[in-house]
Amino acid sequence: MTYGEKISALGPPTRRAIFERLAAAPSSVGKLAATMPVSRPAVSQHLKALKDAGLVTEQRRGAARIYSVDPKSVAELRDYFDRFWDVALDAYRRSLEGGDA
Amino acid sequence: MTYGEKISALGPPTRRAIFERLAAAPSSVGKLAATMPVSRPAVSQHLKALKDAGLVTEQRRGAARIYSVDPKSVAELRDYFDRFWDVALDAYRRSLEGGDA
DNA sequence: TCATTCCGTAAGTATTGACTTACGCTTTTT
DNA sequence: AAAAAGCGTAAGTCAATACTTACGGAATGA
Repeated sequence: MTYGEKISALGPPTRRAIFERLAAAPSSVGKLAATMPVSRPAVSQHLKALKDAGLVTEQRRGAARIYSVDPKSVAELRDYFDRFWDVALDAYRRSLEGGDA
Repeated sequence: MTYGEKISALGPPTRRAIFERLAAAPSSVGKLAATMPVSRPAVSQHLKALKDAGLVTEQRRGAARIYSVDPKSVAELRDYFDRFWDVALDAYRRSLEGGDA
């Protein structure tokens, strides 16, 4: 639920690929797994991790489960790096002014 | 060097803590390690990973090595999630309009 | 009801990787 | 030149985790 857990959850490349694909369009687990180089259970496990981190949501449609990315969670990450950029830039400027050279 | 490698590099919590600390102010390896619950070599290894990902830069000052975060790399991540947010929001709106319900 | 679709979970394996201690190199200091 | 400071790397260990196959449970269709 914290931004840290979200970033950690996006570490594994396969998981990030799943997340990026869901950002383009929601999908069922089966359709999603069919386009990926890993098994369907592996995709399920990654989806659970993404859901636990608050990055995706799930809604049942019949027997299928449709996963979608939660735009709010992406906004949270965007804002985090936004603030982070300010801090880093300040530190960078101070270092140029010979903070303690 | 890609944004993916940067996100992956920020996955491990200890590494992310190191990165956040460097964003506030550049530091030598020893000073940095003194404030962290892991050994100095561990910090060195994380710094290597951050450097390989293009997130931090290194400059020698005498026998010490000062590490700083590269503001440009943070801007890259910010921009990535910025674009990502647009995409996710579009998909979310389409899904509300009953894209294929 | 029986078969089918769709999916999560359990269990097991193998790889990754986060950490440790030990060591050696480079730079400064005396 | 010798000692000290500062740090990277090698080597080894142990836990985390990214996969696999096998199984079972819920929802649809005949």
